[in-house]
Order: sequence, then C-alpha cells, then structure tokens
Amino acid sequence: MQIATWNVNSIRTRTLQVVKWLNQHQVDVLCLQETKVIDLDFPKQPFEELGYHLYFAGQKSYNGVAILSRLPLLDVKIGFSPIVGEEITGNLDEQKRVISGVIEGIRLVNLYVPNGSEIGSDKYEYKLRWLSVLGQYLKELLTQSPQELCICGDFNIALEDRDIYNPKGKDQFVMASPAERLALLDVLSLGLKDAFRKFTEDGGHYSWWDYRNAGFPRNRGWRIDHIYLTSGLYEQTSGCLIDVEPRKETQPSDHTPVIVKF
DNA sequence: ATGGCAGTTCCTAACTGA
Repeated sequence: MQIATWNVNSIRTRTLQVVKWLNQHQVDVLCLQETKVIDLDFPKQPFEELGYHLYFAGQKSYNGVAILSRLPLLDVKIGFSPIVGEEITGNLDEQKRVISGVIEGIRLVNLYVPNGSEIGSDKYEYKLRWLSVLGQYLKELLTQSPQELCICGDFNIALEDRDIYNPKGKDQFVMASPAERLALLDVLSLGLKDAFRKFTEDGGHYSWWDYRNAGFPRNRGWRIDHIYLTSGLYEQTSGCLIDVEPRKETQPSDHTPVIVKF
C-alpha cells in the first residue's frame, strides 16, 4: 500500500496537476492540505473518475483537508472534538485542519498544522496550543484501540537542522523555533517515528520551497511535510520518498508530495 | 531591513501563508 501527502495550496487551482500526478503514481491514498474550498465546491468528479473515494473538511479561502482513497475509509472523523471532546478542543475545530479514517486496520490521520506566523504572535500561541491538543488527540486514539497509526500532513515544522537548507539563525523563526520543535517531539514521544528518516539520513531533502526569491531553483527548501508511524507500521515500511517533480511544474504548489510504501 | 510570490475574497487592496 502507498500513502501520499501533499499540500496543494488550493485544490481548485491544482486539480489538473493532482490528476496528472495520480495517473503517474498509483497511490492508494492521497492526503491533501490547504484545499481552500468549501465542501460544496470541492472538485470531486476528476478524482472519482480515477476511482477514488473522497472525504473532505473544507472552509472558505483558508485551510481545508481531504483524503482520496481507493478503498472506502471507515470511521471518518473530522476535527479533534470527536476524539477528545469539545472541552479540550475549544475553538480549534473552527479551522479545518484534521481529518481521519481507517483503512485496512490502519488509523490514518491527515493534518494541516498551523503555520504560526511569527514567534510570540497570537498565531504562534495558537500553533502551540493546537500541537498540545494534537498530542491529547493521538494519545486518545492510541488508548481507544490498539491499531497502528499513520499521521501525515503539512506539519509546518522542520524538526532538525538537517531539514533546512541553511539552518543558521532559523531558530528565531516559525517552523524551526525551539518551542514548536519541542511541542512536536512531545507528540512524537507517544511512539511515532518519521518514515522518511528510516531510509535517508542526510540533509538536503525538502518538501517545501518559498515561492519568493527563487527558492526552488536555488534549492532553498525545508522538510516540513511528514509521515509519522507507530512502530508496527514503521517496521513494515519499505520506502519513503519525496517527489520533487510536481514542484517543477508551471504554477506549482509551494509543497511537493511525500509517499510512504508498506 | 525589507520584500520578494501565490491564492482567495472583504476582488484591483487586504488577508494569509511559510
């Protein structure tokens, strides 16, 4: 089975590129982030024609997540609240950043972690609070049933310096600041492992490049899109790759897909 | 030091992203 994650930065703008990519890569599941569309307007038809079942949680203009799956997903849950309750979730489900379902006994979670804007801002505090609730959410999922987890998406965090083209001074900015790295490490301490790092130790592998300043041609990238697995799945994993090709398209997303194979 | 690019809507300016 192959599962991929891709922040497409508007599914309506990227529909043809995603269809093209799905025709080239026979993935069983594709997790999308930043769909930027309300559910009513999601372009379902091109993906249903390719044989995918669609599950989405969108909103106007911002955020939005979706899962495309060849097999129907079971027990689809949108947001944190179905798992941890509204008391703990608070207002965090107003932004559509979480969708989850079960496929072949695996609990799949597709995430779009908040960016955080800048250190100390309200959005940064929101990001840290969101990561804290994510930890409670995953802990509850692990407690509820003994199934394996596959947590994928745009984490907006480069966990280590080797995940950034030039890490010097980057700890002063979002996506590499110590507090958010610690918050993610705390989440991962539940027993989640980075699929990509099972196969690739060196730096220079990125999933996002800034549109500005010719970020991609100069390979000034960050690895912020991740696939985290519980140990049983991690052991079964036979590969994890970042596909840089879609980033070379005209009018690309600023992110590129990551694929894991069991 | 700043803005740079892209998508969307509050659509030709402002916002959010990363």
